[in-house]
Amino acid sequence: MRWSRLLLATLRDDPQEAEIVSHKLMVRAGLIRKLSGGLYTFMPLGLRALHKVSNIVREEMDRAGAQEILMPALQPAELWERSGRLATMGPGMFRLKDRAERLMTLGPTHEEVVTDLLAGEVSSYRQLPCTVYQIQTKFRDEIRPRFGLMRAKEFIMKDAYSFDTSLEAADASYQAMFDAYVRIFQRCGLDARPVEADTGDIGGKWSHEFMVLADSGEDGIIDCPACGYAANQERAEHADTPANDPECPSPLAVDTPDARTIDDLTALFGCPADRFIKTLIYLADGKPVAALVPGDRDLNENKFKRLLNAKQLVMADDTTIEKVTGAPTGFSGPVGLTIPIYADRTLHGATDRTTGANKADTHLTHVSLERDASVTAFEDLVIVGSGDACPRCGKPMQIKRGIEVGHVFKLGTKYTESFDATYLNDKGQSELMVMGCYGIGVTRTLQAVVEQSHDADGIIWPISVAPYAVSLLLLDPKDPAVCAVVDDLEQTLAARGLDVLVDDREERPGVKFKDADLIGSPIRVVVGAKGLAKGGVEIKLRTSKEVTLVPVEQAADAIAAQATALTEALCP
RNA sequence: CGGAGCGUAGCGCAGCCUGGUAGCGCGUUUGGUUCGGGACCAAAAGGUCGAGGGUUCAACUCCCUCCGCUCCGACCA
Repeated sequence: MRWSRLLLATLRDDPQEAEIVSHKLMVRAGLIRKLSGGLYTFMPLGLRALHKVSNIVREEMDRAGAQEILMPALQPAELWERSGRLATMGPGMFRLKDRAERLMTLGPTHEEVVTDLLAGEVSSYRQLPCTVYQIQTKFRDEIRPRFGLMRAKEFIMKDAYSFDTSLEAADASYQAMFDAYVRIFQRCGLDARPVEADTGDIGGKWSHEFMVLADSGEDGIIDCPACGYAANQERAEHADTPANDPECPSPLAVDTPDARTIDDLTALFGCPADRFIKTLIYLADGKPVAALVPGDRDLNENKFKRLLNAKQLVMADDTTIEKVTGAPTGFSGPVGLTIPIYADRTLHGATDRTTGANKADTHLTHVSLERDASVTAFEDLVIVGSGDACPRCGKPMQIKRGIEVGHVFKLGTKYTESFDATYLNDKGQSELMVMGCYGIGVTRTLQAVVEQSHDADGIIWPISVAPYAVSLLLLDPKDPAVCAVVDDLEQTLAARGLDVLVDDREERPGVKFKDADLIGSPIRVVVGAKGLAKGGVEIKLRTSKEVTLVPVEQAADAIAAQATALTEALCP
């Protein structure tokens, strides 16, 4: 391809719309253009890179035995009523009505459609296992789209769904997808790592997210350097590390007018936040329960909900709190409470703490939790942070940021029950299929590559996803001898299957060098009168400062050899 | 949805407080000088100043309403 014919304009300035480096670079390098918030057009260069990612995904899905299908993005809302997700995912879905006033949705994901499909197609155990996938545009009415392709209203996702005859067989399908994901991200040149994850609204029992470490990531990842345990902060656990507090005298009521928050109390008592116990009153499916966490910690509502096995968990309103504790909000405490009380593990053995007294404007000091209150259970309740003990090995863990590029779930029979997706086993009995689902944010993955691979000058594409493997700079477009070398090289390289972008513009060399760095082709080849006079063309890798001068007749071989080496370095 | 900010040429911005009919840089076009890391000189094209309404002799500027965008928060595969 000749740059002079490409619809490609690079920008010198960072776009005002962009916040993170990958977004800035993708706009500056002419890969994407914004239509409106969370909606982007892929320009020729960006689309080429996107196709490369899609093809890697497709190859690895096929290799793992999954079959490609394509389901409609437009779906009847009725399907979502059957699974109950019209309510739970409700506001996040785009809805519209057809002319018959039938409620439709633009699919944010396809569990419903695919389960309904397979329920009809599969009738015998002989047809199982079966994994299908698609690469398709998804729609989510994001509350706040941001970071370009990272969180968009419309995005491309690869979603796969496995159907099996048993939990064990489903585990094998899950593992096959997990392994395919490892390969996919490796081939994209991404440093992505699997972490244990929460299942969210999709439901199900177990899941892993594939995270690309990046400071701009929207998710917190808890990581244990000692043993390798890694989990999304939403789910991360911590070890039982009982407090080692000394004995203390009996509880003492203290006047604390208007001191409702931990900040108020630390100011009033002049001691650190962890000496207080926060008592949070929740309604779990309508029934009041209390959660106790150290004053400097936050409750992880996901974990609490899972522990209680509750469908719905909300913070109690002021009226309920007053009814349950006998005191206004801000003065709740465990002592004397009759509702179930769950305390975080770190409060095991906690003594001499300060808590609300369940009486207006009053707190209790010298509270020894197990002596003075009846705690139902000590469990893992807090949002885990840096320094907490690893649940596997007990060593301190770290917190990092990550971009979620893939997510694999074991769903069990959650959806097959809703859609009555059964098959006949070898004894002629009807059984529910066991499902798994597996997503990769294709557009997000592309941006994650840029986020992880760039420098001050621009993008550094791994060759596997580069729009063009080679940027061929024609420095003297008016010099017939130079042009002849470029024409020849372009053809030879194309014949060897390499994507070449020839910068044939009437620009000064400096402009071409800058743009070549910006758009980030892994191999840069410079052909100019000066270079030819010195004996050849110059080959340079985007990742290196080193320039190699190669005689014209050996150039194609040398370039192809570099391309092969770069490709092989990415192959698992 | 709550808080904050912004909307002026393709892109990045100034002008607005203190009303007088729009400017800078980049990019684009033409000519010239240049030519190995975003050149210089000269000329030129390009703007319903987000939209609607109001105040005024006069509105980019002041007031009201709406729309869009960005950031923080809540929310989220």
